[in-house]
Amino acid sequence: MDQRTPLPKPRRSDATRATILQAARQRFAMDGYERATIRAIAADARIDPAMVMRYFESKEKLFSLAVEFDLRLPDLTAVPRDQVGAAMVGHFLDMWEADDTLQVLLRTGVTNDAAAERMRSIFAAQLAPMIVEFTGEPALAPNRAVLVGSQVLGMALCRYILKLPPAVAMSREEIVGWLGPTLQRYLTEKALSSR
Amino acid sequence: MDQRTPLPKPRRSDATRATILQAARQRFAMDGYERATIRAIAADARIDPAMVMRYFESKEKLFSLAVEFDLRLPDLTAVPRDQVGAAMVGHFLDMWEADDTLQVLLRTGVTNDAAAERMRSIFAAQLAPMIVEFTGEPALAPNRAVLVGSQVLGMALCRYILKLPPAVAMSREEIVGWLGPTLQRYLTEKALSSR
DNA sequence: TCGCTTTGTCAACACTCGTTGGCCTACACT
DNA sequence: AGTGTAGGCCAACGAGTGTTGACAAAGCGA
Repeated sequence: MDQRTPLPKPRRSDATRATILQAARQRFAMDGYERATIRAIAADARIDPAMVMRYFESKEKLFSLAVEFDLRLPDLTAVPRDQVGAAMVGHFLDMWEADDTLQVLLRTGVTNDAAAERMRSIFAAQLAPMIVEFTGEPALAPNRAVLVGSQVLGMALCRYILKLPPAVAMSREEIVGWLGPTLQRYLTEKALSSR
Repeated sequence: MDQRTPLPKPRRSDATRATILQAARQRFAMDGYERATIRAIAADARIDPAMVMRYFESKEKLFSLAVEFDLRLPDLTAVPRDQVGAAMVGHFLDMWEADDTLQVLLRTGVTNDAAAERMRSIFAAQLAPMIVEFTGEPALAPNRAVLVGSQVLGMALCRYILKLPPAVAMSREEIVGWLGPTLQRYLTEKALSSR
């Protein structure tokens, strides 16, 4: 009989694997790619640095797993058309505060090319298609996606990364109140007000 | 009489000092703080790494000099009141493309605390006061500054750092056309449209 | 000319990094 | 009992880092 073990992967403890991945995400989120050392991640996970290498072959592989992300965008066709801007702001605020994967992406994306590529693919594969579905016009969707993303990323940068005091102090309602109309315009305005 | 020479002799060291500083700015702008090594900077300046230490005592001191920056904000009271938004967008685009100091700040500010503090001080000491002068109301100025900054930084992040293809492809006129009204509202709208 | 400061080079130190291989322990199965 | 194996720890390697001190030219005032 073919006792040949077809087992694709050596069985390893899923629990510690998850622990390491979580610790890695936190470190990457706080320190960025270079300063988040394998040793620090291992210490957080209360484990030997060599274990990190056993579970994930290299720091780079570990990083690419830690940075997997799904925006879980809402279905804009289901919200009143004059509230899509506010809905988007609210959704992104939730995303930023629920998880630290977005912090990882932003902290590392500015210096690490793999993370930057990941962000590019998120824009192209998640945000833009959703806008196509909402507006029905594929041509301008990439531009609208970038506009929306720029405002959302910029505010997240100021509030969660740079921690500019006024940005931190603003309430959720204030942010939605200010940014909502902006996104509303980026999402719905027909074309450039060429003036 | 004052035989004391008031003019310091132009030493040759001033030239190399400037060369080093320029090379440092470029490296910091491209690679961020950690990956921009003293050795790489010295190689760019065609000089020995030890020289960098002699001229600037440490990497940290060199960095804090490389990151000095003046936004050179325009006098908004001199432009037509319905064009302040577009004027600001144009000015920031000029700033981003003329120099790479802003790239240094953004690339390093997300992981290096000194750079983040510098950005905070730029907001508080340059942007906010200028908005106070424009609007005449000191209370909301910090909020307006953060809103303007978030949109401008976000677009710069997408265009110059992450290099999202649609953001790179957009023309200057398109960016001004889309972001101008946004900044216009952030700068002039009386208060939150509480709805 | 001699001396002294400046400008630069070279080699090395002490340290941290990612990564590797060897060894130990626990335990399931026969 | 013995054996195999997976999970984990330890010490070390090689490379790269910021930083330092000794030493060689080069300029310049006397």
